[in-house]
Amino acid sequence: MTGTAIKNWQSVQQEVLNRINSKLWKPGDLIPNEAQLASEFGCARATVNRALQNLADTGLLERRRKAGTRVATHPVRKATLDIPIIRKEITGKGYAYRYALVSTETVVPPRDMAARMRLKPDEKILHIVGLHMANGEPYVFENRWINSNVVPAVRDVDFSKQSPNEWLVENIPFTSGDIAFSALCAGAFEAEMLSCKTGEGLFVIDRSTWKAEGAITSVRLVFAPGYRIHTEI
Amino acid sequence: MTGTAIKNWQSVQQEVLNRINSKLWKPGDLIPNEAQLASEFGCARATVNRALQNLADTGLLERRRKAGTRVATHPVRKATLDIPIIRKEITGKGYAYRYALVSTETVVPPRDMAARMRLKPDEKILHIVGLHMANGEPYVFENRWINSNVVPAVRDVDFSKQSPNEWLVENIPFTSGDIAFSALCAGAFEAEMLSCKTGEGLFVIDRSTWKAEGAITSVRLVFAPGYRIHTEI
DNA sequence: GAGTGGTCTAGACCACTGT
DNA sequence: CAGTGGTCTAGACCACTCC
Repeated sequence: MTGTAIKNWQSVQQEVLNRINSKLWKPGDLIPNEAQLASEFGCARATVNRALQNLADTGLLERRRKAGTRVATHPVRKATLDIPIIRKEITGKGYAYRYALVSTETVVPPRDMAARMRLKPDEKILHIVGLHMANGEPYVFENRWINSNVVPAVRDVDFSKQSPNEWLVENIPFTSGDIAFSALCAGAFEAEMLSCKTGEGLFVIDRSTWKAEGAITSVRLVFAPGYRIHTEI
Repeated sequence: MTGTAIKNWQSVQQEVLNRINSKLWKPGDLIPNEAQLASEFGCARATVNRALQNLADTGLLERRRKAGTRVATHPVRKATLDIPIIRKEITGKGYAYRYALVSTETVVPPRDMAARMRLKPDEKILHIVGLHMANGEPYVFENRWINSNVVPAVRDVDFSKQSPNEWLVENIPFTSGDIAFSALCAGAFEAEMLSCKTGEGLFVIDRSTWKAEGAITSVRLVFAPGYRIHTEI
């Protein structure tokens, strides 16, 4: 009755999904162990492992050694967002990209930012404000702090030619970090920068990235009204 | 000089990361193939494969058969968001959870919603409006449409006792869908529902889920001011 | 202690794709 | 066509954790 043979990890995954959807395996149920499923499906245990691990990654199964594999009772769905560099995002939509540097200075940041980046007292770092534009319209406003003591090379960069977003991505390869998404209501400042009305709802991304030596950069991106970030699950 | 032995896929991944960070392998570079790395590291090719595949999943490497593996020039960073059910999110923060049903009715939805859910003309579906509260304060406002023709069981549920969010998660197990994040400025309606001022920036999640037979549900969640969604990368 | 998932190995074949 | 990643296999050992 199964119709298609079960030979690869994708079909194992599909069969497991079917059993969950048909409520043969209900939320909270313990499912057979890998060895049993492997012999049932006629494949190697590693193949079953690959499939179940993938489902556990998406939050649909919960696995623990010795305890076995259960169907998640309250699935925490995991959505994966793509965060491209801004120029790519804009040109990818078919718009002309332009970056406008608003200001750049080396100063002592506000106390909350200094704390978040764990700076020494009165430590001066680079502050860069700029605007990314799509077809000449403001697209996102970038307010960035870069720890020029951790990344000295940044002092020699001409940010009127290349956005800090892009320079960092290309020159400070891999870093851990965190991202937060939130919303903001346009005040006079945001309205002027983004050429919109005050009182518009604006989408905001705050991001910080880190190296062993300390915080590299912390940035707030404020998007023009109507911006959406979208993904499939 | 490597200090630690390279025996498992995590250490292979770490070594690859080190080589990228130290610019031994620069963005755009072709790196040695799996067989070469395996013999260099003294492990099996499958182990190298696991490590490189993981890095490709996070967007740091680009892999193509025959073409080989390259360090991504413009890494599209992938952030994974956890989307818990709302009750869990609230109780997980240590707040008391309460759900208040505002209204429920079976009606013909507005045209844009009917189109998004691909309904037949004049098809009536279930519309449920409710409010999730944390410690008695409005937390998120839920405006949901459920295709009661695809999910007939929903007609017998008492949504004053259980939120549709939770009922769907537990009873309509796995579905594909899409999710979008955006921002909204509180108007009079949102301000009243969420007990906030008009003109506050509100975080919005729109989600639709699908089954083979058609759209199951489409929901807009409007969060109280100050809501952030956070993840590490 | 024992059962389960997590991982490694060595070898094999397949699928895709650049040349 | 040939080189590369993608995957499967059978077997093995290990790590964790429930009882």
